Amino acid sequence: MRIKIADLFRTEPINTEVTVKGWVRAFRNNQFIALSDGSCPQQLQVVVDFENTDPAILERIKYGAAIGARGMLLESQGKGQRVEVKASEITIYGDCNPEVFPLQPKKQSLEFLRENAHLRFRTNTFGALFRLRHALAFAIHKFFNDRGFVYLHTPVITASDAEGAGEMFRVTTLPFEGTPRNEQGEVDFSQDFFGRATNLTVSGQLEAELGAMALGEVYTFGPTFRAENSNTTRHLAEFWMIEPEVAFNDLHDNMDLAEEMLKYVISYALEHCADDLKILEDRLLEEEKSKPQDQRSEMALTEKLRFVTDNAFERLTYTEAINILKNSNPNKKGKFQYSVEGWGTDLQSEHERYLVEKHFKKPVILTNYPAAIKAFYMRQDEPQEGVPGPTVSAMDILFPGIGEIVGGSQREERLSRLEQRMTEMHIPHEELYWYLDTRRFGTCPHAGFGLGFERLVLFVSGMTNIRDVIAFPRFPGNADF
RNA sequence: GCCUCGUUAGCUCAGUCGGUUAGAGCGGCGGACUGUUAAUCCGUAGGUCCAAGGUUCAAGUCCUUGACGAGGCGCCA
Repeated sequence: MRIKIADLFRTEPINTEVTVKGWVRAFRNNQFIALSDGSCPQQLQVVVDFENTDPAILERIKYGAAIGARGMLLESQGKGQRVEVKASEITIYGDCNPEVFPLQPKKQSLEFLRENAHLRFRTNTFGALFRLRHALAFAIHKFFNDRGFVYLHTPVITASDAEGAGEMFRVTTLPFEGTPRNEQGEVDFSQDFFGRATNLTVSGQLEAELGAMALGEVYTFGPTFRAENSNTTRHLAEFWMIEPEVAFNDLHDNMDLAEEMLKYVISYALEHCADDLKILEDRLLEEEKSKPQDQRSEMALTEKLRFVTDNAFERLTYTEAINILKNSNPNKKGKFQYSVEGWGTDLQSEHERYLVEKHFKKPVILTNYPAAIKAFYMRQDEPQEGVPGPTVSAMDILFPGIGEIVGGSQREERLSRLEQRMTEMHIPHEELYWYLDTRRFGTCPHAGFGLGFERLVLFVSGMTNIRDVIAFPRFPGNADF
């Protein structure tokens, strides 16, 4: 019966016989195996009596090989570890030929590991990262479960293409050769699997709203697909999104919920993943050594995370943000690539970064954006003095280094206002009859948001490319593994 | 999609003004050592210089086109 290395370190008393199984991370001095089984970032030192071990076995203890070891757990004679296993028996499960195994017992670049994503789990960095990713996912479920939310599974395949959240991937079983056509020469989707054109979901929000209108508090946590030709360190074609939706919440409740959730899951990671975070913090420190002084982060990773959990997010309206940006030094000196034109246009990412990283130096929640640059379902605000045009009860949470991590709003619950907005934005009413029904039958104020899970992992892990925080990233031109 | 930079040994990279024999560290392999911690020491092998075309007496080096990668921008979570 094998014991996991994490449990062994935690519970197993000295001078007991144990069996451990894992992968060789180093074999030093023909004598010391550093063994990892993925249960924790620490490796177990297995000591081999090389003078009394079959040379044919010794020969096969190579970096990457899968082995088992049985022996006494003893206090370590060496310095680097508290305990070690003195092996009386070594079993080789899987050989690993170092001449062809792509990984090497040395620092490897993230780019190289990305091209070998099937093997990168075996590195310290990605081991830590995927344990952290798991803990964050678990913490999200725990947060919502503890507050009485219902986890709602919204469909991955959807017929609605009216959400306007981005380009969609078509789902079809129609043949490419001899595709059925109607009299107008268009593809005849009535002959397709679902009898109509379908796509992969870009958001579960509209369906989540239906659930919230009866269950009160729901959230989704599932894969989301965007066929945008986005080539950045913050975008994926397939990513995981969390979308809570709460009946009777207004914009402020919504902000409170989002801020509380972010702080909760980050605290959870700090508490439960200290060792893994240490590995990621050290990695980041090492990476930043090669950068010029002024591009290095001011805080170490865990310090930065604590700063986020310990301080209130800055909340301000879009209109206030525009005023700050207009009067900012970089804008006056023409340092922005896009100067701040005035009220009504969307903020460029350099503007968001200035607010978050230079001006406030903490997470920022921007609210009440111009209606013209936001989605149709956001609640229309009453006109306000000093605000030049119509706004909606939207909120975006901006994080340093990541940009937008949350986008949400109070929803437009008034049928006539919603219909009027849909007409203005040329969104067909018939197709979304089921959505409009929520406003016809027992409508109520409600609010929700979308959290990009990989962006959260990116922030908490200190990684810099979103393709490194999901096991098998999908992006334009790449669907490997 | 646009902009910038890059592609040289298994990995990370150097390669001067275009000049004859393309280098280093790590990794691999062989050996030594045997309480190591990225072990150490000695030795050794390893190259379609991304591809195609062009300029030139001569191209890793210059030019053109393409592929791929990284970063930035746009779209957004």
